Amino acid sequence: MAHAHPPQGAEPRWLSDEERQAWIGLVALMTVLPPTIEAPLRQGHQFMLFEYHALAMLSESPERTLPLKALARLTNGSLSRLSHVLDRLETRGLLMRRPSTQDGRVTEAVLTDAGFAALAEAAPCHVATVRQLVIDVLTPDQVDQLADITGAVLGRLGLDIPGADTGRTQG
Amino acid sequence: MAHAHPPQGAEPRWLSDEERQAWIGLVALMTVLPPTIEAPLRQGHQFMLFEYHALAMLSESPERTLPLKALARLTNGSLSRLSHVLDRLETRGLLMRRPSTQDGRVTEAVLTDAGFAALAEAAPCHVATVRQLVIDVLTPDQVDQLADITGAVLGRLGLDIPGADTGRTQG
DNA sequence: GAAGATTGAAGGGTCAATCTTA
DNA sequence: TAAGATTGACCCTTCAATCTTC
Repeated sequence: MAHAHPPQGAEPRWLSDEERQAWIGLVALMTVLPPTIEAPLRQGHQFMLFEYHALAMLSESPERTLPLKALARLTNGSLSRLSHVLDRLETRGLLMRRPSTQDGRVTEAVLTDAGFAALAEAAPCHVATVRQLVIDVLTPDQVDQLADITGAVLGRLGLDIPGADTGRTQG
Repeated sequence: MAHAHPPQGAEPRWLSDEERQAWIGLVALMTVLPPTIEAPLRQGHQFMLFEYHALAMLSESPERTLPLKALARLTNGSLSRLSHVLDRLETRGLLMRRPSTQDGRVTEAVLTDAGFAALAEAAPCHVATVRQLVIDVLTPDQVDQLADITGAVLGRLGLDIPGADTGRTQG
């Protein structure tokens, strides 16, 4: 194929067979894995993956509390998406919203006892799924490689690499 | 945390630090990468990633034609999703639908010349994005590792590994 | 009855506009 | 004016029901 495209100078660098294989595989993974990982969580615990992660992030935070902005960063979601999701979780009694006492613009999400209990009940199911479908399918070397690879790509995207704790400022 | 969960026998095997790092990274990647890869395709060519892939699969098929069932498998989408998407693409004149002459139940999607041209125009933009955000961020070794890792996980999910051509039957 | 495909309703995410407080 | 957050409309995907052909 001969392509012509203004912003591109000349002929683009197409992917090699190896590169193509990696990219096609990654696309397939990104398409299929999320709904598959989510299925047991939905059926057994009425949680979407994003909801579960939001609750998980809260559970690991001081006072089980986080400003929405911080929670949005940790879950890689938009503030708008988070707000909609918190509506649902709040209705279910799994968390509460309250204005920050320090800054009136800030809303804090607080995990309730019921929310913590629901999360604790769902966690073993979720971890088992992650092991079955991903972690236990890989060698320990591959697990490390995957961490490096995701870290490199996320770094390119300018994201904080989650888990690589280099000392976060509070809030 | 002490968890109790009926279907689980005893204490689940939680993730080690390395495993957790890999999993968190993968989740972040699956959340952030698709919309980021898609953005230039949407803005410059009015294509969603899924639409682009559907057209790409058609363009590489004999007669630029595929039964919807086959196209659904290649794009890792449901038949329902594909049907909705093809409605849009057909409206734009990028492909046609026609009943198979061999089996009246089968509908074939055929890429039009306009569809092929639109795809050819979008391809350099898309490849450049994939390189910038993923491939060129990784070492050649990492590219191979990524192919192996995605292959392993997809295999666990029972999917044909795309690109690993082991001789497909026609259609 | 099974396979391939279509349809329409329901639910979630995105985007732009808006609101409030600093 | 900017930052944090909310809202509602629009679009896409999913799911179940349906249709046609084998």
